[in-house]
Amino acid sequence: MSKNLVIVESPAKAKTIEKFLGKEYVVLSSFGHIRDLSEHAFGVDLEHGFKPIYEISSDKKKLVSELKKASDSSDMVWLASDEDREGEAIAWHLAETLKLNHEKTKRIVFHEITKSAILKAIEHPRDIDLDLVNAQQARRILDRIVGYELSPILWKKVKSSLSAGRVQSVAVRLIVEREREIQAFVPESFFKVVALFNVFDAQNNPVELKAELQHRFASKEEAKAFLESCKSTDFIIENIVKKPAKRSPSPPFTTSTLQQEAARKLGYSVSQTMMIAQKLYEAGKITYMRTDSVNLSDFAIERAKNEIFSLVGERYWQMRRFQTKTKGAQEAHEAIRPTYLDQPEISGTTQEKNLYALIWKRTIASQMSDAELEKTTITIGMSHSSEKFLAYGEVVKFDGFLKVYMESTDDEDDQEKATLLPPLKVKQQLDLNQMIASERFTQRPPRYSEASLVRKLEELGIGRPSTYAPTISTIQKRNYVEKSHFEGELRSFTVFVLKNNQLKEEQKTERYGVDKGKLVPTDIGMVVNDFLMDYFPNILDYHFTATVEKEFDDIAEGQLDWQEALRRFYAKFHPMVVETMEKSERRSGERILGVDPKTGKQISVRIGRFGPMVQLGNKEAGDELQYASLKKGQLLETITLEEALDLFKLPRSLGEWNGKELIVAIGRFGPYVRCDKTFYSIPKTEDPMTITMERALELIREKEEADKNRQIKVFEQDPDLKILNGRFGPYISYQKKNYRIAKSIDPKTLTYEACMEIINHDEKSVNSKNKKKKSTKKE
DNA sequence: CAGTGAGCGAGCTTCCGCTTGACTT
Repeated sequence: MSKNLVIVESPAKAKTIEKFLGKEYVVLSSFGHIRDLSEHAFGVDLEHGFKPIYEISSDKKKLVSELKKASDSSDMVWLASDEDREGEAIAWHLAETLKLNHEKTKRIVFHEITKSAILKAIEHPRDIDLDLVNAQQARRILDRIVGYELSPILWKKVKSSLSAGRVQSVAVRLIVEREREIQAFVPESFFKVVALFNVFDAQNNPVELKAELQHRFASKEEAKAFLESCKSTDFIIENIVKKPAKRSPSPPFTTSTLQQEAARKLGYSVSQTMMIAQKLYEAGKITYMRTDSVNLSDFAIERAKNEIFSLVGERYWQMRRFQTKTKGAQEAHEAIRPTYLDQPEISGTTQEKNLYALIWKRTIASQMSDAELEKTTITIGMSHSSEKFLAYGEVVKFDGFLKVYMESTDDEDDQEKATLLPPLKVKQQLDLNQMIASERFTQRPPRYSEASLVRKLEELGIGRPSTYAPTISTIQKRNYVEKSHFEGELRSFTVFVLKNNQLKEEQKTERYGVDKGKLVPTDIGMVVNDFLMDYFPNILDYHFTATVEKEFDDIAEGQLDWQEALRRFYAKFHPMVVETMEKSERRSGERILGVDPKTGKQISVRIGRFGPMVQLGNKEAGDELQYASLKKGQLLETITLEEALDLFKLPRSLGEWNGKELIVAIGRFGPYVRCDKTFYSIPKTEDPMTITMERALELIREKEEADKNRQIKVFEQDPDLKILNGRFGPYISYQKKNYRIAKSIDPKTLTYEACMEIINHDEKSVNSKNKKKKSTKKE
């Protein structure tokens, strides 16, 4: 058919390139890897030099036959996958699978998708780099060995269907260890003193000058004594120091930094960011979104310059080339940037617009000049004491890149923003408005968010841009970690206020420890982590990936034989697998908490068949056993005897009502009141332990009222059939199943017969869907 | 939708990195 076939990894890229090349070229995409180790077998022949057993994945069969057809009918095949380890392997797999003969196969690489770069690449073809391919095979096989030998140990020793791997197990470890740091953390209180002075701004309007005492007091008494001593003191400005400072823009986005900034500035989850970026990439609006490079092409740098010149002027422009410092970076692509830098905005959904604007700003800012600041520190002394108050100010002398973009930080601390200071002079006496000493507490370490976990993994060189989002979802799917919901707790703190020479003491309360959506380990996550740490500390070592990456680099350089590298690893690793399988005990996270004072029976907690539970009684002692599930938020590791005993107080009876018993308990969906077979939820804010009969009846009435309002129509013919109002609008409920009503139909007009028709019609299509669902739901 | 906490025990589960689909609520 055509003379030349070019194969790239991504279809969006194929489309663009095809435009640059003439009619002589057909450009197709491999959609990433076309084959892999067989999924259901071990996939590595351990007896024969770790020979990999490759299979074309089932969803790639059709594609491969199409590529085969195209390559057979071409005079020349150009393998143009990415220039990194994985890209080289993709090229090699293509050559092998399509049985390309050497004479009509060329390997090319280009770093930017421009006509000139591609034409230049075609002029400089090379052969497939087998050393680099072998480095990839070693990486792939090592990951398979680790994952497929460790996971079965967990099935046997902890629970079926669990998983372990070089990347996911370290991600879980980070979260488990952080949580334990948090549990061990004891906040210390101290007193921070702030003085507010009455001064005048440049326009002679009265304003406040805020200054903080350098010294912090450890005790209430000291703080109080200090304020007391300030009653009749004079405040004088002793010193004003101005220092120039500058701030430089951050490099353009990589996958990791984009995920972090989109989370901080736009509140997107890691996977959301990637989905939106994918859309932008496919629409040709941005460059490739899975990259670890901060490099911009010459083309982009030039366009950024033009854009900055025309938008804000030459003074704001400064060319910068950034160096990638990330461990193990492969830099097959550019940084993430807009394809066309002269478009600050695009059309699309709000999310797409926002993410694009973020990328545009970050890219442009990275080619802009430093911001020049002037930082001022004012030292305020007192007539009776050598303690000093300090006030900070900051003035932007030249905004530079700040005109366009300011990076956010993860600091949740409400750090005082330095601002513009009023005109002040040395030796000026200050008029104190009030002085406040408030009790503060040291902060526990923060829990990881999705984005901060990605940052940490990247810092450790663990995982790749294409795997950050999937890793986060894997460890949640395995139920090793989950998103937190901590309402926090109230604590009281002391505040002293000195005003008009009067010292007042107040008690205030604040909520602390609120955490929503942060990653926290589950019991199973902790048990699995501890097991792996006990038996495979080297795999869970934070430096394990970095160490093996060094070996992969040596293989890629031709300095090390890939089979030799695997042999060395396996010789150490496999015996540990065998020994652990034979000798280690089953793990359930069991802890014996003590004895129930009422019955004298032992109380213990562990992971049971249906999750974390508490057990009353000892099987060995022949006790009759009683069980209860742990509540959400309770951990095996931290639950106390008292809390465990409380769990046996449910279900409890509230007494009889209308001849039926009212039972309070906690189910899968939280606390409820049950009357006969009907359930009524108890709101989160109320305590099922103390709820009264009166309140329970109120809840029942409310629920019944709400149910009545939900009913749009009921039918005399059949009490099972109802038209109800739900979250997604009106629907038909019939024999505990729900059916959709087309939007064009007014639900009130539906007759009994019309409803049954909808149900029967739906039933047919649902049947075929369910079959599909079952097959995909295996994950 | 909301009990459960296996002395019968099949057959299955699982990794990391490349890439996009085709699904429903």
